[in-house]
Amino acid sequence: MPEEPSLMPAPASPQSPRHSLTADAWAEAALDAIAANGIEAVAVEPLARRLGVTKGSFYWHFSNREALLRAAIEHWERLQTAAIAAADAAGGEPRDRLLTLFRRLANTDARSERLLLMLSNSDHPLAREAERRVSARWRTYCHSCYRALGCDESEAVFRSTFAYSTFIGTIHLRRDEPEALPDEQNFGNYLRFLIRSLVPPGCGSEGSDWPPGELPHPAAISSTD
Amino acid sequence: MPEEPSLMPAPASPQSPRHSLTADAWAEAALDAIAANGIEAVAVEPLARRLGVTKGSFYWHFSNREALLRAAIEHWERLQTAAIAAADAAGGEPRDRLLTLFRRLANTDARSERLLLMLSNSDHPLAREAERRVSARWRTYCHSCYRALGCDESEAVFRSTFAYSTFIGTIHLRRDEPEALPDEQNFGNYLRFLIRSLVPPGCGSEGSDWPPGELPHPAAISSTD
DNA sequence: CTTGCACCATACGCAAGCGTACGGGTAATG
DNA sequence: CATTACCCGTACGCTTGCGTATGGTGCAAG
Repeated sequence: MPEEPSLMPAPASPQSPRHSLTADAWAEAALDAIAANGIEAVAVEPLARRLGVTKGSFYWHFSNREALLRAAIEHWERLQTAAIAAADAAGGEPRDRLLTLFRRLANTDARSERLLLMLSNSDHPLAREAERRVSARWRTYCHSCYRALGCDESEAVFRSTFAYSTFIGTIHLRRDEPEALPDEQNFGNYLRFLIRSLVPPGCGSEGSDWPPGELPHPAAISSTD
Repeated sequence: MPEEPSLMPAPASPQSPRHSLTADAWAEAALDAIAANGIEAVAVEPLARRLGVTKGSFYWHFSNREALLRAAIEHWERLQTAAIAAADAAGGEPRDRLLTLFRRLANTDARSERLLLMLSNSDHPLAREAERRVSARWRTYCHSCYRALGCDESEAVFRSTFAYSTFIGTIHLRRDEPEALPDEQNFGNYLRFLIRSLVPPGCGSEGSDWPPGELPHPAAISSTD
């Protein structure tokens, strides 16, 4: 009963579409179910029906439902950690680095946003711990940006908490009340307004005509999920 | 089978602690369960065990589980609507009226915040509709405040959306990562920082030494829940 | 060809929870 | 005292989902 064969030699070529379901396929399906209907929607028999197999397949790849949840949550955390590391390694101006967080609002797919909300709203210990770690990494990221902008310690704490709260609330609104947010034509203006409010000129800046009218290069965060 | 005897003559005096459970007691217990473990925790038999009775009691007061959920959600929406109406009727300066929203962050009990998050994170149609109405009322409240401060239409939309997103994200953080928020001694400073950021002096204000060092009268919103 | 393994189907027991049928008890009322 | 309405307990069937036991099939190696 291989619990986590994610580093197996990958049996030659599973070119045949039938048979040979992998554990990662189950984890992906579990993440889809979480994004769609929450963490308690990860049920073995419905997932098996959705994958066109039966429970016999599942209990070959995983010891029980908890193992599937663990694999899916760890997979999600790896993706999020990679996204933060990519944003951190991208370097650039502190203002541009802060833009990276909020450009996720315009570029991240709905599944990733729903996953973040569903996992944080779960009472599962592993999900909560993973979400807390990811959240802490994002807030540390913001904190270092504000420190690099010249904020003192307490102001950096305030501003990073403020920025992350706005981020969470915005994806919350985007999921539950999308009509409350500006539409696609005005969302860029709204993002610029957010940045102007969250990174005011008084915080280590020089001019007040910031940010520029054009948002910088909306690529380089394609690996958010 | 009285579905909603909330306006009954209240059988004389149910002074005896035993027997005579009312439908409102079931609805209150349902709200407790929602605040604790989400909307799917509203299960008939566990709730009956918690109330010291059996299912026979429940199915006398309610036709089914759905009716209990409906009663609980409608009860919650009435409470929230009353809170908004109270804040709206309190009048005062537009800045003070905006403060009313964010003073909820410091004064609202944890159950109300958890209820808002649990209901919004539910996939139940009635819960989502109720949460959307309550959210729309709060955002309209913010919108009118910003208009009264002199903002034009688009800026008022941006600022009210921004303010409500921050509100949602903050109670989200307060529930899942309370250690990320300033502690009780510094939370007042954090609230003042939020207000200073959400209502900048450039938006129909006169001076820049606002808000004052003391938050105004933290009463008058005792009926939030 | 047959042996073994990887992968899956089938069938079963078990628990939780919804809804129903029905019976019993208590208190007010005439 | 008898009746009635109100309130609740008990017992049952049904469904869903978890976990297990066991048998079956295809493929690759020997």
